[in-house]
Amino acid sequence: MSTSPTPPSPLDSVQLGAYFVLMEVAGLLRHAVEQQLRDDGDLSYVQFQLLARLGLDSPTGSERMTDLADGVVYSRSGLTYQAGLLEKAGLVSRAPSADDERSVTVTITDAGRSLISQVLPGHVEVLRQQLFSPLSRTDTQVLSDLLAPVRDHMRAAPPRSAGSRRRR
Amino acid sequence: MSTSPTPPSPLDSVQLGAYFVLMEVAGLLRHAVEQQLRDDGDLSYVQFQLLARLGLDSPTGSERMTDLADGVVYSRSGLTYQAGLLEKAGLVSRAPSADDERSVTVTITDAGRSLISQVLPGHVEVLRQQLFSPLSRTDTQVLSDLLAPVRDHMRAAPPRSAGSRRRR
DNA sequence: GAGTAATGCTTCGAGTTCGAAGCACATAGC
DNA sequence: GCTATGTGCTTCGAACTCGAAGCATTACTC
Repeated sequence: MSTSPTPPSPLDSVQLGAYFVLMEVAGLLRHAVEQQLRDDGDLSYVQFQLLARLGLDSPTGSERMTDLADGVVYSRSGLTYQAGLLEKAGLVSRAPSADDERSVTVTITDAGRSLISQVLPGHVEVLRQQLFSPLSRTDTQVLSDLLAPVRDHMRAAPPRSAGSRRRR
Repeated sequence: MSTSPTPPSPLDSVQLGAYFVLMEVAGLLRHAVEQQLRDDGDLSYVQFQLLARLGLDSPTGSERMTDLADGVVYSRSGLTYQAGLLEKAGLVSRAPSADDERSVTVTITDAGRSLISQVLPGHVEVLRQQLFSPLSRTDTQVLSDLLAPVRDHMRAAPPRSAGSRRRR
C-alpha cells in the first residue's frame, strides 16, 4: 500500500536456471529450424508456422487473420506483411469473409500444401536431432505436461496486444 | 541404400506437442518480459541479456564481443549494433583487448549495474507470475534437468554462424 | 434506427535483425 | 621474415518486426 517496493525475494537459482535454459533452448532450436526451412523451402520460421497451422491444424485450410496472429504469437501488422508475401508466392489466398465483411479469411493453396510436405521431413529431422535426441519418450511426455499448464496460464493472462485497444 | 529418402517416420503426437508448447511458452514469455523491461528501464530483451551477462554472470564485468554473442545466441553484426546503443547510453564501455589487438572487450559501467538492479525486481516478478506460478518447486527442478542436456547437446552441434567462415 | 463503441485489417515510419563483404590483427608454414 | 590463412569486429544493404494511426464494418444502447 504505501511504499512497499516489492521486496526482492529473488528467484532461487533453480528457477533462474530453468528460465535461462528454457529461453536458450528455444532460441537455439529456432535458429536451427530456421536454417533448415530456408534451405529446403525458402521459408522463414513464421511463414512455416502459418502454413503449418493452415495446412495441418485447420480442417478447412482456412483461418481468419486475427486467429492466425494469435495462434502464432505475432503482431497483426506483421501478419499482414507475411500474408502478403505468402500470397504473392501463391502459397495462400486471401478473401473477405462471408459472414463478417471486415474479416479476411486466409486459405492455403495446393502449392502451399505441397511446399509443406516438401519441407516437413527435413523439419522433423532437425527436431529429432536437435531437440529429441537427448530426451527419452518419457522425458518428452513429462516436458510437455509441465509446459502445457504454463502455456494455458499465459494465454489466459495475455500480455499480448490482446488488451482491448484501450480499456477506458 | 540407394534412394532411401529419409523415411518419414513422423514425430509422434507427444513429440509434436512438446515442440509446440516449448516454442509457444518461450515466445509468450519473451513478449511478457520484453514489455516489462521496456516499461521499467527502456531496455530490449537482448540488451537486458547482455547487461545481465556482464553484470551478474561475469566476475569481472567484462567479456569479449564474440563470447557475448555466443552466450546470447545472437549474430555478431547485431551485437555490434546493440553494443553501440548500450555504449551511447553509457551502460557499457568498449575497449580493445590487451592481449589480442583485434578483440574488443565490453565492460559494464556503474550506470549499467544500477539499471540492472532497477529493472530486476520487476523482471523477477513477471517471471514469477507468468512462468513459475503454475510450477511447483519440484516441477521447476525437473524442467531444468530435462532441458539442460538439450542445451548442451545443441551447443555442441552449433547450427549457429559458428561454422568457420567457409569450410573450403 | 441513429449514434457510439468495439472489432478486423492495413498502412506507415522507425527501429532491429541478419548475412555478406571488408578491414585489421594474429598465427602458421616455409 | 614473408606470404597465406584464420580470427575478431564492423559496415553495408535488404528484409523483417512492431505499435500507432487510420479506414471500414459490425455490435451495442437508448
